[in-house]
Amino acid sequence: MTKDKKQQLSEAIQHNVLTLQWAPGQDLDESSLSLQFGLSRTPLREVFRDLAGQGFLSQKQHRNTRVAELSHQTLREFFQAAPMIYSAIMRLAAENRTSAQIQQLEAIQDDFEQALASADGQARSLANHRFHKQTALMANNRYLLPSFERLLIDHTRIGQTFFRTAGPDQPMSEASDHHRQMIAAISAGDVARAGDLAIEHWNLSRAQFAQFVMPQSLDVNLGQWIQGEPS
Amino acid sequence: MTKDKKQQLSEAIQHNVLTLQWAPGQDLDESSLSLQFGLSRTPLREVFRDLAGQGFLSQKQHRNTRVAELSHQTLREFFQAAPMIYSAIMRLAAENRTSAQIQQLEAIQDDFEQALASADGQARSLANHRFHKQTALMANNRYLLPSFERLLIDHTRIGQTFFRTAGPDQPMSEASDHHRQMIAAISAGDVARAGDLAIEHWNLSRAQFAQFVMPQSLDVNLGQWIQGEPS
DNA sequence: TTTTGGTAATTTGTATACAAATTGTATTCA
DNA sequence: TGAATACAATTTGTATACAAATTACCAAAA
Repeated sequence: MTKDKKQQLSEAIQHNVLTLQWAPGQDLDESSLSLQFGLSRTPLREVFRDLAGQGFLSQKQHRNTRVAELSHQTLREFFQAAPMIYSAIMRLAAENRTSAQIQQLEAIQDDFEQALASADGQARSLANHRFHKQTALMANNRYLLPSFERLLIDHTRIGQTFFRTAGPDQPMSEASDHHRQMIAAISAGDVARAGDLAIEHWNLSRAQFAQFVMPQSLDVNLGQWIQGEPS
Repeated sequence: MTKDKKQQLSEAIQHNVLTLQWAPGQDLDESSLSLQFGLSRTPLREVFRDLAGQGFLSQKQHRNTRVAELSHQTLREFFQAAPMIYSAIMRLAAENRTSAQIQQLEAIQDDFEQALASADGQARSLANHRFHKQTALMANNRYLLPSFERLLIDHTRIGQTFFRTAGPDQPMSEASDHHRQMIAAISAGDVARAGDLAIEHWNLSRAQFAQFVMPQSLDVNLGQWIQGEPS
């Protein structure tokens, strides 16, 4: 069970970042984590570097590793890139999907709907994360993947707030509808439709996301606001 | 001068990868490189990890680090992604550019034209690399950057062959014209024009690139072919 | 009270020794 | 001769000790 400690550590960090249990900008402590996971600092630092490269963490010379920041500026950049990249991923997914992958996606969607029924904001958000990650797998393009994954990290982190507060009614079923339509388009190999759905999704989401984000003034870390402890 | 050894090592590796002095798929030896650069294996492995994350190298568990592969399949994925990403970068560059950045870009373009005049294929290709890297800097979008950088690595590696063999006439001046037009569009803040130029560029380049790549059968490493030593 | 400077404590970065895994080689048996 | 296996050599991965840098703390002076 405790097979690969590095893998475990990496997944634990990813989980904590995505669920905002670790706030954006929060400092990480090498020695305490290495103790906690029964790893020496060397492999731990390798995991840090990997995750920094993927956009979960951020590092500077001679400074401690932190959870990647979320600022007003990053949100601006997010909406410049997200519709295009998500749309491209969906189009390629519709083009390259295999039947096994479609089955996987449907299973993930079942989980997502089950999570929506529950009141657990984290479970909802992570299920949504897995759904989109599966579409990226299906798109099967190594050049698009790194940008998509970075977007998805912040998509999930911002979405946390949304999935936590929203009730099981209006916007929830809307998200589920979108997913179902995406599956249909991908299954049918309808490339154009799949791409349009992603654009449509972000046009609808933009307002909701902005609602949670825009109140903040320029370039203040969102993390501090979300967890309510400014430095 | 010998300030940061890690930085030096990283740049040397990047240079060797981009210029094909290290062939795609080639094995790297930790101990010999650590000796060569006067670094112990620990920081050297950190550099490896960073560069693997950026797409220069590739790593697998318990196997030696290699130069990132270039296969027929990757080329397919390349052309699925490149026009869109380059176009987006150009549009954003036209939107966000500062006058200091434009001056920088013009200086880089001067270097590029000087390199074209010489017969040095590596210099030509690296100057071209720097030009596009500067446009990405001007675009100023952290989500798009990782995909763009991966594309640019392989763009430069494939382009090596092209810039090496081509004479100083037809296709060379064409590339230079493109750059000049891009600078003009960016300077003018003409977002649409800047985006179109990128698309246009790839429509023209596709044939040239394919010429150097397509002869190979499916999924054979290009590196071996380029340097003429199959394993 | 505030600021400045110096020293101690903590934290990050590197070197090296050791463990684990993979690869290469030789010997044996069919 | 060829395949299989055991053993040796090499290489990758981890732990730990040490060096370098940053941060925290406290005292002294303005």
